[in-house]
This record gives sequence, C-alpha cells and structure tokens, in this order.
Amino acid sequence: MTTNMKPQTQTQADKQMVLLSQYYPGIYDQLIPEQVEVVKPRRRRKKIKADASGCGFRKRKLSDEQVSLLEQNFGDEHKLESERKDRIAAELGLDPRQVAVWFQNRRARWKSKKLEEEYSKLKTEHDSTVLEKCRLETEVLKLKEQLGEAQNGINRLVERLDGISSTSPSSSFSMEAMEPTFFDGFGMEGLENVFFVPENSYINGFDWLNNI
DNA sequence: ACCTTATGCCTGTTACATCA
DNA sequence: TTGATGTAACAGGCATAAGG
Repeated sequence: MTTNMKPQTQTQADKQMVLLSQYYPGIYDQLIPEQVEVVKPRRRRKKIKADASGCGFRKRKLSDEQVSLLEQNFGDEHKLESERKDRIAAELGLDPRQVAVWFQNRRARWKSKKLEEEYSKLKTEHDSTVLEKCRLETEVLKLKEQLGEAQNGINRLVERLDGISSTSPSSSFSMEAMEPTFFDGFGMEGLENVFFVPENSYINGFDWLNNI
C-alpha cells in the first residue's frame, strides 16, 4: 500500500491540513490540495521558509509550561483517551491533534530510552558473567595443577610402598592409612572426603582426572 | 460473515529550531 | 557557517470496533 492512499486517510489528511491552515494562516494553505489525488507516491513535505515579513514561520516549539503539563499527564498515564486529550488540549490552548502527536512522540522516546536502559543493564550483566567465567576457568586450571601434583605425590608414595611390600607381604595400603594432613602439602585442605577412591583401585584411580 | 469507515497507535521519516 | 541533536509533525501500515 505504498502507491494507493486509502480514501479515509486522504480525507483525514485533508481535514488536518484545513485545521492547520486555520491555526497557521498563510503557512499550510498552500499545502491543501485542490483535488484529491487517487494515486500518490509517498508524499514529501514542502520546506517552509520564512519570508521577509516573518510570515510563513510556523510556530513549532511548545512552551515550557505546556511541556511541563504534558509531561505531568504523561507521567500519570502513557495512553491518551479522547476525553483526556480534549481536556488537555483545551487547558493548554493546543489542537487535540497536537496533544495526540506529542503523546505519540513521547511514547516513542520513552520506549527508546527504556530499550537503551535495558541494553545497558544486560551488557553490564553479560560483562560480569564473562569476568566470572574467566575467574572460574583460572580456578579450574589451578585446581587441575594441584591435583596433578597430588597424583605425583601419591605415585611416589605407592612406588615406595611397593618397594616395601615386596620385602614384607603382609603390608597393605589404603587411603585411610594416610595421615589426615596428607593433602595439606598440596594446598587441598578439606578435600580428603571429596575424593573417594576404592582401596583396591588406588593405582589407576586418578585416570578420571584426564577427563576434566 | 463480510465490507466499509472511523479511530488510535506504532514505526520511520522529514523539516525546523537550537546550540556548540 | 555548519554539523549534530532534539523534537513537532507527518506518512503509511496495522488493529480494532461499530454499523450497514
């Protein structure tokens, strides 16, 4: 529907133009089409420049007082019912259409700002999550390193115990046999109960470490 | 049920005002 | 003077309700 204008839209546009021409005589008059065009490309507004007398300079900026009251009403409710629109328009000496346009633009600005804030919030959350992920990855690497050292220590002990057991058949080895402070040397205090390894599989019990 | 009309909202655009 | 920015006004599309 880019080339055919709806009849009702045309009528509305004309009505608006007539209305505006009443509010700003000499400015919009020239824009009122003499005949209704059925087929039209997207209309471009004509540039309106001030002439020597200053006429043709359309009033655009709303006063601070008008904006203040509009903001106050917008704060109460973003939507605008017909009655409220008329009331505000009468109160501010504006055309209801102007009030409707102001609310539309204000909603658009509000939405845009809200999206910006949401983006900012999500970005902050994302950044801190990435930071936390890096921290955790570093911690995992450190723990892997510590576990590797622990495994080496155990292997050395096992080798020593194997040497002893070959001369003394009755001796055996189990995790319980370790001193409670065994892990302390590897900075793994409190992990004794975390890593359960069956007694009879202690030699290959750390294979799972490779899968971390 | 379907079509027309009116109305309101949304998104994107245009043009003017203002300021650095 | 000029480019950037803010904003009033607009265009066109869509949704919905009311009436014929």
